[in-house]
Amino acid sequence: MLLNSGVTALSLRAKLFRGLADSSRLAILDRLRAGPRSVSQIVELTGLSQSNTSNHLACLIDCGLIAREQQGRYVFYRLSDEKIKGLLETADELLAEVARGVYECTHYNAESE
Amino acid sequence: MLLNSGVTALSLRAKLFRGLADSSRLAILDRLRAGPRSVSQIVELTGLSQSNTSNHLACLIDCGLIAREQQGRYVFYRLSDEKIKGLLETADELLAEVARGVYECTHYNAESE
DNA sequence: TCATTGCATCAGCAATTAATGATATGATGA
DNA sequence: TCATCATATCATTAATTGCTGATGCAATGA
Repeated sequence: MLLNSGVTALSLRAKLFRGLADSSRLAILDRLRAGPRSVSQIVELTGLSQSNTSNHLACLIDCGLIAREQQGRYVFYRLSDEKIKGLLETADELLAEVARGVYECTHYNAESE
Repeated sequence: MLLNSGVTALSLRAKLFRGLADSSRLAILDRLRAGPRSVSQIVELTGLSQSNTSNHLACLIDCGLIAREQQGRYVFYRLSDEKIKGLLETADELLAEVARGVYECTHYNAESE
């Protein structure tokens, strides 16, 4: 952890990115790009379990990435801000550019080794 | 973890964001925005320990966010792509917009210093 | 009122991660 | 060659995280 100034701003940014640093949550966000979805819809679309989905949704709420709206006994989630799409798009562009380096980098083995 | 298709692309994105999901690494990246820096410079600028800095640099290399270049007995690191600045800027804009909600959300307690 | 549905939360675990101190490697100059 | 400096890596520990199954709770409709 850091001892210098600016810790708070960095923690905020880290918190934001932590919400994006999981493939399950990215899958959820990806579904929400098309519009609000209920929990059960997200469960069906992603294949995640119900409790796992709820946990990830709570995490995304916590990170400020999504918003919650109850309608009857359904709860609909949506992206909290349009800029999130831009963030994901920028990330994809970045990945496209570093892809060559990624393939050549021996350090970069997605999971194993 | 997910069972559906598109897992690989999501994992890549998650890996990228995981590199950004830590305040120490964000501090390092922030310093590198001004240009290449050696490890010892980064150590001094951030206040992180030497071994901790090296570990985070290895992580950032692994995520494809920075590049390495040895000069004599110094090793200089730099942002691997200009788009990383854009990603950080987009994140800050996003944080500025959700800041109000963040302040009001009791779930959102940033980690202590 | 009761059963059901949709969602949230809890406890527990396995796995991952950040940090530290110690040590190793590798380049440089005396 | 030897000593030193810059960086990388190792072993360990503590903390965090993702997942599961079970349970709780609120909204709905019979």
